[in-house]
Parts: sequence; structure tokens; C-alpha cells
Amino acid sequence: MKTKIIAVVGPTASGKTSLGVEIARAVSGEIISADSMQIYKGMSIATAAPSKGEMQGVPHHLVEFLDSSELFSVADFTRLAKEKIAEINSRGNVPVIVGGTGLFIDNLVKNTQFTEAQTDFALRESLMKKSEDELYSELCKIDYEASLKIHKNNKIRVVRALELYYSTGTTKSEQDELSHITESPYDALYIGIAFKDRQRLYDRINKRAELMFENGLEQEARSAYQTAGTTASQAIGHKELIKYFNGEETLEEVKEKLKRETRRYAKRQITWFKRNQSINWLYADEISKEELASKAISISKSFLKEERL
RNA sequence: GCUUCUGUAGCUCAGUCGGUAGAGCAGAGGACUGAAAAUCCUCGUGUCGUUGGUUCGAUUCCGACCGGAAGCA
Repeated sequence: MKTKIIAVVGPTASGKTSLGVEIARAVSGEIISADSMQIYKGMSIATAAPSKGEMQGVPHHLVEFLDSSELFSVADFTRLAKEKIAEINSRGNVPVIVGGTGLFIDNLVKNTQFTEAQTDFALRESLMKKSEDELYSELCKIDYEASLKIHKNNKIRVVRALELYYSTGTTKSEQDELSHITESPYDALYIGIAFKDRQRLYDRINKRAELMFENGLEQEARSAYQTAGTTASQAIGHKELIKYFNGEETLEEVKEKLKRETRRYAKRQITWFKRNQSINWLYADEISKEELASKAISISKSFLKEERL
């Protein structure tokens, strides 16, 4: 019998947080956040992390627990999330995964097995010094299959594939195959929030960005960016403001950039989730918030009742 | 009112010594297994302001008209 979990997905600013809470309240659930940035402390304005009030008493896991100087990866996420799922289960509650980081959610649900080997940052750094052409021809020799899938210019991916081979002795292609030999212990119900008219989503993003500034984004970024590690410093909302602090751009320019980057991010999220055929999409610009929640709850309840193998 | 400059993709502009046009930005589509809010790939037809004229042919030259900007009264 597989463990049933509910996953609430969708682009940024679509209303995942509140829908997740609604569902959790209805099915006695606990929320596991699957968000690569909300994990960090001291960035709650930029990451739109749920406030105590928004949580409405529902337990939230993997939110604002890590110092922003720490690095974090998919492997870390799946390991921690699995532990949380087990804990929540032992309390007789339902794990509700809520987040916009598709990579995290899908690998958790598919139960991807990552190798034990830790990232060798010194190796990564030395590889990054080489040119794209050099790295790519290296990859072609070592792992031809992977070289077909990774574009030459995508240096980060090429380097990752190489570093994987150099530090473990097996290629990325081999490991990708090994990563799914064990069947997933999870049976996931995907609920997605979407917009028929993308402009509606963009309007929400723009509005939320303005709100972030009103709520003190500038101050938050000012104190956070100095200590942020390479993962946390990628957060949209902080990295744009650095140019303003350095006097390179005006606040207005930064605001526009922040909105644009968030829109683009949302687009990438949409692309990611679109290919997942098992998502039950609900359209936030076609029905009211209440209707959307009640639909999601009824889908969730019947999913939990179903007898599955 | 007169003079000069200007009107080309959603925006900023280039260009065609006359053979119906192209950059940047914005935008769209896609990829994604340890940096993922990251990283990478692909995509440019638009009454060339309107209307007459010259011409085999005008967005390009000429005229008028309609916008916009600056200067002079």
C-alpha cells in the first residue's frame, strides 16, 4: 500500500499557499513546503513565505529553517521531505506538498535515488574555469548519451555531468537510470492552479511586487544579501536590489526588473508543470477562490478514500 | 502663423543610392536528476502615418494632409 500524498502546484503568485492550507484543514493535513527559497530564514518578504496568520494553525514544514549562508539541493530536499512524510503519517495526518519548485516535487514523488557522494565544490570550481567547448568535448567522450541531451552552452549542466563522473566513476546517464530502479512508495494527487488568461497572473505578480516594497523588501534585502550563500543569493527580489544599493540602477528600474524576472520565472514554472499529465488543473480566473478550494477539497477527499494497490 | 526635424514590430530605433525591411528590449514556445527563484535552447509580415504624383515598380523621390518635437515670431 502506497503512501498517499497531495501536491499543490502552480506558478508563483497563483495562490498555492492559501489553497494548501484550505486542503490541509479539510483533510487533517500538514504542509511540506517545496520551495527552494522559502527554506531560508530572513527572506520572508521576497519569498512570500506564509505568515503565522496565513498558516491558520496548520503545521508547516521545511519553511524558513535554514540559514541563508547554507547551500541546499534537490537531494537535500527529497531526503528531508521523506522524513517529514513519514512523521506526518505516523501522526495519522496527510502530507500536503505545496510549492513551486517543480524539480523538488517531481523527484520526491518519483522517489529519485540520488548518489551518496557529496558535491565536490573544488572540482566544480576548477571545471568552471574551462571553456564551454572544452567541457563539452570532454562530456562527449565520457558520456555521449548525456551530451545529446545537454546543450553545449549550458555550462552548469555540462559541468555537473562531468563532476558526477569524476567524483563517482559512473556517468550521469548511468546514474539517471539507477535512480529509478526502486518503485516510488508514494501515490500522489497533483492539484494545479492555472490561469486561462496569463495576463491575470501577471497582474497579480506585479501587484504583489509593489506590496513587497511596501512591506520593507528593501530593508530585508539590505541585511540579507551580505551573508547569503550561492543558493540564497539567487532569490528574485534580493539580487535585483543589489544594483540599487551599489548605485548602478534606480529603484524604479529595479522594481520593473523584479516584476519582469518574476513573470519569466512564472513562465518557466508553467512550462515545467505543463508536461505533467497527472495534474488536475483548476483555473483561478474562471471560478471564485471559494469554488476553487471546494473543488480541490472534494478531489482530495475522494482521492484519499480510494482503495489503491 | 512661419521654419526645421520627425512619424518603420508592443517599445526604442536602424535601413532600403527606388525592387515591399532588421536589431535591441518586451513577449511567446521549449528543455530540465545535487546551483532550479538557477541554467540553457528556439522564435521577428509589420496597412514602413494618410493620400495623390513621378516611375515598369515607392516604405524609399516630390506634393498635400494628419500626428509629434524644437526654434522663430
